[in-house]
Amino acid sequence: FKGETYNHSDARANPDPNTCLGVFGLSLYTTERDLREVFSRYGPLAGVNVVYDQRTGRSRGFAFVYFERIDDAKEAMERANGMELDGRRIRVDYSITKRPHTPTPGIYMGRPTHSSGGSSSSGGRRRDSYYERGYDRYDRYDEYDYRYRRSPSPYYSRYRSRSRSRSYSPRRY
DNA sequence: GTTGAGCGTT
Repeated sequence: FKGETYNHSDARANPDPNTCLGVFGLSLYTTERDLREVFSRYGPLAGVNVVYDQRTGRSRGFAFVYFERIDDAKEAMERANGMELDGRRIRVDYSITKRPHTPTPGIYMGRPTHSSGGSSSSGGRRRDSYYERGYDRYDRYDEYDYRYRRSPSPYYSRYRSRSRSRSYSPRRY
């Protein structure tokens, strides 16, 4: 028996085993290739993604590593968690999100209405292509995305008042 | 060379 308190309501605390690992606490100078070198020791990788800040273009200090097999991901998670990389203790966990937000198709994805009325049955098959692309696969992760995306980025707040910039500019010649 | 605790864009 363990005295641990398991909070099953917090998906961040208990991510389910997955081939996608989240790596956090990275040095800003750790690159995807560094991660590839480290994590490929535990098995073949399907991909590595360092998350970069869209404005500055620099690393946000975390990344996602994709394994091809769950067993390898499991081993990597256990062994690489807490390891020192580029001077930082990194934290490795199963990712709770899988991919960057999948764009919703923006079209009606319901069942092709079996309305047999028309004599001319125009393409009800078009929908299949979306499933082939796997858009439906990440549906259950959307709730996380929406929660994190709720707050509009505070970085644009400086555009709110244009007049404020006047107080700067000492204007030396 | 900004010090975390953070789950994602092309």
